[in-house]
Amino acid sequence: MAEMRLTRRERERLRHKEAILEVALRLFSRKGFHNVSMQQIAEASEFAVGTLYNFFDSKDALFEEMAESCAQRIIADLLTVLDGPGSEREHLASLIRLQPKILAEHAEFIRMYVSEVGLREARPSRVSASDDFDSVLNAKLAQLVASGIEKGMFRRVDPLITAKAIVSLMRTLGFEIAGRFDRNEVTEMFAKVERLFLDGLLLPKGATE
Amino acid sequence: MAEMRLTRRERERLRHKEAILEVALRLFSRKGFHNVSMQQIAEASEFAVGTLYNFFDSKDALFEEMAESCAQRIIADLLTVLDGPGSEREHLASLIRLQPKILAEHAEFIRMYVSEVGLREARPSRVSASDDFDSVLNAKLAQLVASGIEKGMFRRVDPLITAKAIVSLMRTLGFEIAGRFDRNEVTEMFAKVERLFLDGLLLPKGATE
DNA sequence: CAATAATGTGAACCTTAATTCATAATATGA
DNA sequence: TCATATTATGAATTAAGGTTCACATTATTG
Repeated sequence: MAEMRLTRRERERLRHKEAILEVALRLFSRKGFHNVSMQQIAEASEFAVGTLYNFFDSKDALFEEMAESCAQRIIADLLTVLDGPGSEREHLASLIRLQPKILAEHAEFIRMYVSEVGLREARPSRVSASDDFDSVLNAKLAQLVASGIEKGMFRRVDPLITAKAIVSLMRTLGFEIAGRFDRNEVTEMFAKVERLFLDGLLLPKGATE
Repeated sequence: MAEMRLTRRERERLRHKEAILEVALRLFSRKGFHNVSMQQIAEASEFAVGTLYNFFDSKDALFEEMAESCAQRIIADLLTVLDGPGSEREHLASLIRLQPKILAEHAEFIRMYVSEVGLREARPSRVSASDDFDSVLNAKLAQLVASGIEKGMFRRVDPLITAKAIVSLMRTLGFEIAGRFDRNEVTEMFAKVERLFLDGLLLPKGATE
């Protein structure tokens, strides 16, 4: 689609841009959009402030592009699992088991995304792409649950609500965990989530009070 | 504990302060902490900027106090239900059914709280009181679930994870709903949540694939 | 009502941070 | 190597908004 051979210069430029995005991600994640200055990004990435504006029109644009690229990577991960082979139940289980990996790789972004891109009015920019994130995932998951219900595999719950329950829990946990990186602990935690959602909360009929 | 009779002046002053907090809540909710200026709060509350500083040491302090007072009101609502009479199952159901009321009354605060008080480093203030919010609720709920399990009423899931699942879902839904105030729609939605959590997701053993 | 105290006011001050731009450094290629 | 194009630089500019304070207004009291 694009030119095949990039000139040395173009490749360098791309590397620089990605280095800046990397740094920006780290800083925004830790401090939030408003608490990171262009100065700080410049220092941390070892470029001058002016150079940043050589790559991005504004601080907003920089943020936007960073969020976009991160969201794409995460969505790709999720879809790989959801579109793979297996029953609805297996898909659901795989999705939950995928969380530790996603958190390990994208924890910083997820934290920032949740706290920064919370719905607000008066913010025409910075909403565009990265809010496909949830809608894509929710839609896929709801589809999955609906399909499982049709096949008599799941109870007749509301698919969309169920999807949201799962997504929101994963997000909340990710939020809390992000930072302390004990992979085992994380895995353990999501095993419990799996048990919760797949086995259900109440005892089967007959044992109730 | 405090003086019983407040003088006319003191009462006026209190009313003014509360009026300011009210306005601040509305603005912060809509735009977020950083996107609301003291000027704007002053205009909207029909006081002068200087007057605000007569009531609050700083913008941070103003925010803090507002969050505190809101959180207290919500927690009170929740505890009323959780500490009332009834079985674990009934408590859980009541809690979920309470959500539409809470959303109707506190939607603005909840929105703002979620998007603004997301965990960030480098923010020594503005965390103190309003994050009891979750821990109080989570603890109570986990206790409830644990107790239900002990009595053989619930499956042996992890109480804390379950509590977090419920809290995070309620919050997510609240987040989405806040704004469009169709009480019926909201009630309907939480009925589905109740079904999801109380009836479980999977069919009882035997019907699985 | 005059004196005093409590409140309210908003222009001015000051810090912070986004953005610009004239200039320097570096790469390209003839 | 020299002329030209590209990229990097960071001091200077500008805007925004938090905070202060000398003064005005209103209430209380003797």
